[in-house]
Amino acid sequence: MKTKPAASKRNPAATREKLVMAAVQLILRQGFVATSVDQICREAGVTKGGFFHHFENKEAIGLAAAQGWFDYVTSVYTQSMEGADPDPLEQLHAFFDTLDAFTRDSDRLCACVVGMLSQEMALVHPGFQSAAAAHFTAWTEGLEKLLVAAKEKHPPVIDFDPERVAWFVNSLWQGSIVVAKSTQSGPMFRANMRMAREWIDSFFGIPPPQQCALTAPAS
Amino acid sequence: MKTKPAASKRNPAATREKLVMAAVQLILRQGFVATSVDQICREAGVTKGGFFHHFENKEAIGLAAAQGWFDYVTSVYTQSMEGADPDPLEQLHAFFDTLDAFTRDSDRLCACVVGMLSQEMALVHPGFQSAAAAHFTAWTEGLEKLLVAAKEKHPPVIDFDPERVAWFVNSLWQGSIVVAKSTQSGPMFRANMRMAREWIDSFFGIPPPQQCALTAPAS
DNA sequence: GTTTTCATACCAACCAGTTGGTATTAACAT
DNA sequence: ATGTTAATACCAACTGGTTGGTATGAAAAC
Repeated sequence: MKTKPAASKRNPAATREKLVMAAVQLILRQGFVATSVDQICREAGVTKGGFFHHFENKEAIGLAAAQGWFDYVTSVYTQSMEGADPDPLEQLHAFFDTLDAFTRDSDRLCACVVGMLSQEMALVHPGFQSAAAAHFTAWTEGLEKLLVAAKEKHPPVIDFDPERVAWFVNSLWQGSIVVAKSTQSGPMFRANMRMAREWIDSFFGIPPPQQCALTAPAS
Repeated sequence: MKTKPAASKRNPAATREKLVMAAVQLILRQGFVATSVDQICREAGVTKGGFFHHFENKEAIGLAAAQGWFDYVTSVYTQSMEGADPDPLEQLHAFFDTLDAFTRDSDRLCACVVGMLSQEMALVHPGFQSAAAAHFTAWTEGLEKLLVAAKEKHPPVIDFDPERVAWFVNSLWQGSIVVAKSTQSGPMFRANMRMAREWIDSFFGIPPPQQCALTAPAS
């Protein structure tokens, strides 16, 4: 029991997290550049002095928001997979199912903090560029490991490079976000993911279901 | 000879275009929100008064930049295809080849004005949302027509919905931009496009080349 | 009593947009 | 050709408000 002063007047860790969570929400909605420090403070119920006590500058909370979002998304995926079948191919399917469910939840925006920061900042600011690259790489490595394990357990009928396919899937994911944002088409997002899933299945000789994503009506 | 005062002191059409081109370049590099009107004016060699004579507000030049970029990209693709083989499947290949060549040209950034505006503005500003959606839709319809024509000429061995595949390809394109921006990986971008190309080829029973994108070393 | 955590008040730089004006041009009359 | 007029194209200077960031101080925690 070393933690929790709980209901004390000050709680620096909680204040910091409130700021990060506010930043994440604002960045998801309107992007990083359009989000002002004042706005983050207002949303979090913290004054500017408090903000700059916890974060050296605006860049710092941007990076913290990216990290927070990465941790959140990663935990959602790992949770959805660790409960499921130990078969790596089934875990891969669980991953796609989670992505699918994500877009059906209207509370959660079809957006990604890491993608946003990559798009807005990568070409202008090396710190954001390498941070976004690191997050993308970590996500890709997670997918890659699943694909490697799936290859070991299920001999593929078509050979493929797991790393390359993992980058493909993550690129498709990010791009579907970008396109769905303006077309406001959740069904298109989900169809994209289902096509990718059935594409990967085909490597293992798994035939598409009768309701194939390539031809079936939208859902 | 109705046109061209040429070297006169005033040239409203040229001034407007200078502003749009400056906006496009700045948006590609640093995004729309981070680009100030002053910056656009400086880059174009036009004063603020001149700017607001041609554009009602900042939104107006954002939309004009999106339109200008759309026209530019579309013309690059149509040019690359109208010179090529009339076979729609070959034209589709020419499309992928153009995309590939695009990323090898270091002068041209790996970025898209429409994707940028969709990412930054779609959730906050209806005008940008519908403009980006219109451009994405137009690009997708172009691809869809090629796929429909290819299906008519070459009976596919796997049936597919051309519209859905077109959205898939364009989403992958946008996402590859987002990811490549931070990972700075042109080869990954090109591998993604080659995998999509061979995926589509497989619908028509065309086997992957010996240097298959799924396994071959990067280029 | 020192350090941490936060609040208040403030700053220079920059933001989109406006002002009031001038120079250029096209249309037309002479 | 030339003078007149009206509209267009452009400019320098400015406005109110916002930006990221700071200086100072006070209350809480150790």
